[in-house]
Amino acid sequence: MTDQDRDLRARLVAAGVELVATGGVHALGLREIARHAGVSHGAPRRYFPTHRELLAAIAQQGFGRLTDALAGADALAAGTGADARSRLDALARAYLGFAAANPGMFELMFRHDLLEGSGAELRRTTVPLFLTFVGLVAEVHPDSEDPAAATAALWSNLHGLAQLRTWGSLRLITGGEDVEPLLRAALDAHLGPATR
Amino acid sequence: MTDQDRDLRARLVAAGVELVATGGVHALGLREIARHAGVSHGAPRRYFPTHRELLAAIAQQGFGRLTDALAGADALAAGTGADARSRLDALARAYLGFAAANPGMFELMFRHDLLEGSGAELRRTTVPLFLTFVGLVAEVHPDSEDPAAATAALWSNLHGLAQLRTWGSLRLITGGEDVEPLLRAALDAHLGPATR
DNA sequence: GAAGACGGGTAGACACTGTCTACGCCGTGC
DNA sequence: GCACGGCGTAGACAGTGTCTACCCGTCTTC
Repeated sequence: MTDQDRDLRARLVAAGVELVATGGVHALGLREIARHAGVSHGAPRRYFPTHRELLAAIAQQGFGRLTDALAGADALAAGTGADARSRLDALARAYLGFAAANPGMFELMFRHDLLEGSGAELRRTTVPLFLTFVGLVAEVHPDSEDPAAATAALWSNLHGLAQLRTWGSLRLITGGEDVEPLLRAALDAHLGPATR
Repeated sequence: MTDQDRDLRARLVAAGVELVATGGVHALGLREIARHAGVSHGAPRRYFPTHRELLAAIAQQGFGRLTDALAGADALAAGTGADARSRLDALARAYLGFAAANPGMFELMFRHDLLEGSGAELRRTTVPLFLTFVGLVAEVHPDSEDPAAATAALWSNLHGLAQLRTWGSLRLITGGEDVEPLLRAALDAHLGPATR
């Protein structure tokens, strides 16, 4: 099935995914997406009444891929009989890996000013994954009185690290390019030193 | 000295600061800033060759205010004889407080796509403050082998919390609006439980 | 089988943006 | 007294997102 066969809605989203991967958020103009999909600038309006709704559909694709990547990484770790701490390790690395591999898409996913409804609907799809996160954290901290808060704190740390790297603030502060030491520090802080 | 007296450069920056406070980043169009400063749309070009440079000057104001707020909070805490842990507590709260009180400015400051030179020059001004951060963290963790990494990890956590709140993801995940439990969790994780 | 309705894409207009360029004005220095 | 230079104005230009009129192929219905 070629691009020409699929309905325009899917083609537009696919064009957006491709454009954001190569040119970043800046390349996601409505007319540019339409051009890349081979239609006139008015065509998208049939499927996406506004530019923001088209961008939200593109970001939705990103959220899907992110949850897939995380679920895959966790399944892999769980398959080898890893404990909760190690599975969280794998999840964290998968999260940062996704952000590093798809910087444009990652930015779009969290640019609430570009997404219809601030993207709240989209982020809702990640809730189930977050809950498995909470379960793992509760396993690491059996006596925690609020594992959800602890998990949210850890997640926000991962997110901050992802941003820190994309800004190139790492070189500024630590002198190096690598997030690895920061990631280890964050995981150790939130989950205790790795068992090894 | 009224707005009319000051030179246009300062007036434009002041107009931008005001606009971003009331209307967010979206209100920072070049022509809108010029209108707000009472000049034609071509006037800013004399002082800022490009829109991004004007935005960078506005963001610079924001970085100045942030460092002032942080330095003030730290001086206050240090003045009462607080220990390093408590001073970091105050700094963290001041950071989140600034982000909450100036959401538009905070967003602008870290929107590298809007700032000339990605804003690297601007963030460089926060380095001294970061170093005092490092000193305090080293005081809390005397046996840490890389206090800079630990500090960067903590800072990225604070930044992630600030974003988490502005997106309204808190309600989605923890059910509440308050960052306080997440902040406590983050500080406890990175610095150990509060001494009290 | 002919005709009407309609979904879906085209194309132009509109107001707006940031940038570029030509022009005019006003104060200063020779 | 006058040329000059800094500074702001105003219009043009290409580009944007949105809106609207149109058009054309397909499908339904008599």
